[in-house]
Amino acid sequence: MYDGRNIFTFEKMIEQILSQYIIDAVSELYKINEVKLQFQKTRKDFEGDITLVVFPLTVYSKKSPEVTASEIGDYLTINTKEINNFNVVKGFLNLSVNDSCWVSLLTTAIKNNKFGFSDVKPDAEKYLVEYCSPNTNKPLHLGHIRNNLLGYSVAEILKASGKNVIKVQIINDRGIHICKSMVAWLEFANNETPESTGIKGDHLVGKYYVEFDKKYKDEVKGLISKGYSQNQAEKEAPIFLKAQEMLIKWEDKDENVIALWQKMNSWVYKGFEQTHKRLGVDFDKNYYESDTYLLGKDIVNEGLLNKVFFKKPDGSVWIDLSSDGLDEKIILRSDGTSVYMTQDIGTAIKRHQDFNFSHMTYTVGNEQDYHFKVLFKILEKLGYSWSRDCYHLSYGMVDLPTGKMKSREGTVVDADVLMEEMVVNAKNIAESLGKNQDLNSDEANILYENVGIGALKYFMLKVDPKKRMLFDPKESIDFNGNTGPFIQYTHARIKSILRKNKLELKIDKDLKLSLKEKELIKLILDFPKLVQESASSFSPAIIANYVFELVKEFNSYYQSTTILKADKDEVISFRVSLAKKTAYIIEKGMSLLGVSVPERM
RNA sequence: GGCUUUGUAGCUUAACUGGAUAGAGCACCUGAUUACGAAUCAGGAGGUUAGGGGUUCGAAUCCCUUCAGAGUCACCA
Repeated sequence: MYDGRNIFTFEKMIEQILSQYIIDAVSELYKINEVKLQFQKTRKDFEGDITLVVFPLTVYSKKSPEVTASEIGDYLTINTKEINNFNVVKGFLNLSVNDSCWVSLLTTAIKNNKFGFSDVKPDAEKYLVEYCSPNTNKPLHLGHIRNNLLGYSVAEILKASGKNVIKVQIINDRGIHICKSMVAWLEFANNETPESTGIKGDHLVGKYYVEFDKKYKDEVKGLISKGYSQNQAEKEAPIFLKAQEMLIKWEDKDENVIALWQKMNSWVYKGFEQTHKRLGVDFDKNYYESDTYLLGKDIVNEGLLNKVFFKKPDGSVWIDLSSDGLDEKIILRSDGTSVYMTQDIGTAIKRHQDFNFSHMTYTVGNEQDYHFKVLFKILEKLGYSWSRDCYHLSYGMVDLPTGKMKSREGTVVDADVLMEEMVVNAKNIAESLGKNQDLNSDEANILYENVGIGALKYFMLKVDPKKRMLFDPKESIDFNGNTGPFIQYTHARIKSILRKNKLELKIDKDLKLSLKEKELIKLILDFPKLVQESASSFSPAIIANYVFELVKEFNSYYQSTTILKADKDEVISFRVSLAKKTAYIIEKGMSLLGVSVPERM
């Protein structure tokens, strides 16, 4: 019946058993055969475990909700062994499931060392998850952190739900942005390298992107004072023209340009690699825009012949989507160089050729909602029916207390700097609490890394991805309450108990449960359902909030109940088992968020 | 301005997709450590779910409308 490997959840299983009984009851009482039953968890302030909403049944019973509920409740307590009690509040029938039923469910969960996780079968659906996808002209910032953490976590959750997952990113390694850094580096850098300066490669390249912008603004200002219009000045500033020329040379494969491009990109990749490593994210395959944009161009030419696209007199290529409620969108510039959309078309097609995926997720900020609507529509018009399997995981921007991050105002929060601050903070807090005296310095450093980065990850993932979020540095360094370290701490405490336990663990079937024990068991049994739920809604926040709730419940239990010093061995053994499974869920749940939980802290 | 999207306690947020008295954390106030780790726990105060209207047994959730914020409408990415 109940099999923990299965995604069968406790609720479903109780519901299934009950459904049958209730259908019997209803057909006997009210002479109906087909009913849709609506269950929900009983709210904490009422007695009971599972609740049947009876309002919809009153249509058949032709009696008040209260009477209908009581009649069904009576029937169930008499005819089932699982239900031993019930109460009725308005139209809600609250049913109590007996202790031995809970104990046996917990036992099957404990026996299953992959509880909550579905096996990935060889023929499982193939899910591509794209995330990160940086430009190579500057280092990663706070926005990328949200992106990376989300993408990684969603990928892990999908795996746990039984999908075959492939993590990919598209590296935007070509285009006008990188040309800007290159031009500025040639003009101002005096051959600076990461080695000669000791600056991390991505930061060095970013520095020249900023230099470009400075110079550009100066030039624009100068031209305007000479009588140019704003628009004219922006288009004719000498350094801007140089960047444009360089892009054309790049597309013409000019040797010097390509060599410089490769050199600077290689600095950036080294830098990214470090950042990714510290953030704990990885990829199964990288795509490079420089490889896919040509395919995009080919497809565009093909689409021109098939009249999906059209050419304007100046040579630029467009698609008219006004009949689909969208606008005209440019696909190729008049000078023939490609835009973002061009390569996105190419990349999507390449990926489908490579993997023949059944689903592809793009983890990209909601500022690009329109872009993806257009992209999917274009793919559809080009005849790729798998366009409907593409999904834009659109997440909200990260704001600072001061408002939006703006590079112009220097309010961009750098990823490397932020991670370092979090780790230092973890260290300071631990030291001021006088913790970890017995760890050597290597162990301590690993711990601070886990706590600091874990705090950051949890902070960003506990919010619904769709929502815009506020990153308050002050609040992020708070390690109490709904935070990563709070959860890690609970895990460490349980581990401490497990180290001290001497008994062999086994569970007595006839134990009497306390209210808190029953609550804990119920939460534990929820885990598989929540993994599925967060997978189907692409939301790590569901897991994060669930683990927090579990941890709160455990802490409350821990405070009120002696575990190792209970008077009977079988009680100790049960309580330790319960704590152990709680630790398991904490560890697995947090691993889905990319957060590791320490043995001690 | 058109389209998209968001609005829940002072702040950060949850609500099983239409269900019960809207649930937490932070901050604030009061208590708990000779028990397995106090980075903890127990309790208090804090809400017209932006405003108004509608749909129905029942609305934070669905529809209409007003207000406020954000995004987007580029030969940018």
